[in-house]
Amino acid sequence: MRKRVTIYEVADAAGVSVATVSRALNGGRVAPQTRARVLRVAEELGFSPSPAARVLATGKSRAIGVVIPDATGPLYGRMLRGIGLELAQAGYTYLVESSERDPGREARVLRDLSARDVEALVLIGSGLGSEALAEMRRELPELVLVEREGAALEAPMITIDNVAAGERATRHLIEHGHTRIAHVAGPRRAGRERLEGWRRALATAGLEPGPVVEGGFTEAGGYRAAVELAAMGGFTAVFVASDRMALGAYRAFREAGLRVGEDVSVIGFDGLEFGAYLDPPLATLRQPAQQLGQAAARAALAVLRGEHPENVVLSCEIVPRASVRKIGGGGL
Amino acid sequence: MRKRVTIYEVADAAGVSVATVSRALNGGRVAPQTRARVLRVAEELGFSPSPAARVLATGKSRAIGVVIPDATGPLYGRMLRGIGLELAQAGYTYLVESSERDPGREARVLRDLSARDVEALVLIGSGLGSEALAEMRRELPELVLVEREGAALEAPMITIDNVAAGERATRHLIEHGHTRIAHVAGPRRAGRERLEGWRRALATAGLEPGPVVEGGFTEAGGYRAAVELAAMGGFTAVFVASDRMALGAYRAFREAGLRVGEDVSVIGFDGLEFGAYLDPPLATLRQPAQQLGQAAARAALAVLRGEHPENVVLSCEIVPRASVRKIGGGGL
DNA sequence: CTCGCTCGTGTAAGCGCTTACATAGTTCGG
DNA sequence: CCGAACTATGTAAGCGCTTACACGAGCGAG
Repeated sequence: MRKRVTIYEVADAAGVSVATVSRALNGGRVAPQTRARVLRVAEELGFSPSPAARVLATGKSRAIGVVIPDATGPLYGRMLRGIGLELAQAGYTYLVESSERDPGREARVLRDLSARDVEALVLIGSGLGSEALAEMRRELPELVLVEREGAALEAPMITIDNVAAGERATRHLIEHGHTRIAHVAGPRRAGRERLEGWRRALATAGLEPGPVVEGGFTEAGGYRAAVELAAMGGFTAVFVASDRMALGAYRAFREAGLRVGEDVSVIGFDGLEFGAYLDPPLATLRQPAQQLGQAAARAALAVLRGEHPENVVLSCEIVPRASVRKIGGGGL
Repeated sequence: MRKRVTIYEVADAAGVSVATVSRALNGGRVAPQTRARVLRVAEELGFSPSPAARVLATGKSRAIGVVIPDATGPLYGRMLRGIGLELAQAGYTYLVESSERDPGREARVLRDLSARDVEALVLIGSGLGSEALAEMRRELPELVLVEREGAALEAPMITIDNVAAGERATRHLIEHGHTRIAHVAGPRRAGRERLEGWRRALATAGLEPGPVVEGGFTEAGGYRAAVELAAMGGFTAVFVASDRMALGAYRAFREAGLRVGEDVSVIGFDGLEFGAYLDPPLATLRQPAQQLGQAAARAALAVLRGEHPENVVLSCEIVPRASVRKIGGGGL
């Protein structure tokens, strides 16, 4: 913190009182010429108001806290971008913390953030139990839930339609003639819902559900799951609940002597950039991450205005690619 | 912001003055029993000090600002983790902003962050010109530079030894019998230094430099660069300055009918997780991202203590994988 | 014993803003 | 031409902390 130029110096230089400077700066009632003069002087002096003083005086920090599960995920980066964009328009900023997918740490991070003067908290893909959250609820500021459950928390929820997207992904495989379709599932809400979508698509098409293995949303988990699947056989296509797991599955299938896109069709989920460069390019469902972030920010701002914004459900766009091929018969 | 419990209420409840409460909380001179009582009462009341008031009173925010080039990069996520870890130990926190690799936006972000009461600013991989930065220097708080140039800025610099790492990568290829080695280069300081390392390794081995094409550190850029290289021919191995570009190169080579690890050896840079799952697994140099972050945070704290920390140069670890193969002769 | 310390605590003055309230100057209907 | 109703601005009281300074009590040295 360099030497601060305070509102007093601006007031002196402009020949008015600090109250007038404050009003000129914040859109209060001031004579147009006075405002112009104050603004010019402030500019000349390089005045920039002390956020701390402002927070103290107004009781509002114009900042919200965001908790993400993992600082290294590109999806979260995009959500943050969306949040930042939306918030900036309202003159708000945000503080991020990562829970590292550790519920204990998440609770700490929540407390920490709310002790830091944030007006609202956006929880993204949080893994904290709803009971635990409910319990902390009253010591926390306003909440907005992104991609996490919490119907009982009476906080706006922003989600993507995982069920529909899972169904869409599976239908894509079905449309390509596959009838024996496996699933590499993910954990938590998102994983369960995508699984449900897979189930529904199969049911709708009158197909028997194929094998399901859990992969924890990581490359390593996807690899292990696909190794297992490959050993079991009985499918010609697989819906993998995340692109990262799909990457692991690619390797597992390769090692099992199965050519993705030939012997086995694969569709992932998320729409991460690397998918387009794989061999074969990975079909996937693109998550509207940035829009999710924007919607979350909008909801947070609405809550702060005292409104009760509706829940938002966004849908994913399918990205067809060569990893899914029309089946000619055959299979495993 | 829920109803605040202030220091006054704690003072009342504990039967002491606010000064005593403040001292008890911050390690001032207080009788041990008084301190114990104050702490207990504060705990009972759920007191948590207002950071705004504290900042206003002390003039120090215990927060530093961090500017990253891109919110979606896993490497930056790791650096932030390192920064957070180190800072937490000193009771500091940090605010992040992403410049989106836009110098204009970077300048805005810097101003914005410094207007937000940060005591220091850590610039990671910043693309802002040194002159521009020097010009803003005086309106900014203390600076720490990570992976960016700025020798003239008299700010501690934390970098990885790109030259050595580039040399190591190239030597790895040479050790596998390659003599005609191309390079897909990256932009900015990091790109130039890795290129320099490549050059040196070749010079040391008495080899002619192969073709060099710039790829902008993205998958798409790496793809384009490799398409170009494949058309030119004249090499059996290529050092690609980033894993993401290497991914693009994989596809380009594939499309050109070249098998990576057979017809052409590839070594990347960064050590991103996905590399292990590619076909063939991508040899690379692992960046000590988290350590970089920790070192940066340590440097920032040191500067705030009025010290003049030395520059830190970290080195990368080589990760040998199947994308680099012993050459049997042949080549293109 | 008394003087001068040290210790523990309290008093009060800010830190840089915002804003309710007061005041002086204008404007205008009747 | 007077008072009501504005308008533009100033005065001052906080917001919740920290901290310099003051003060009384207890204590060892002379």
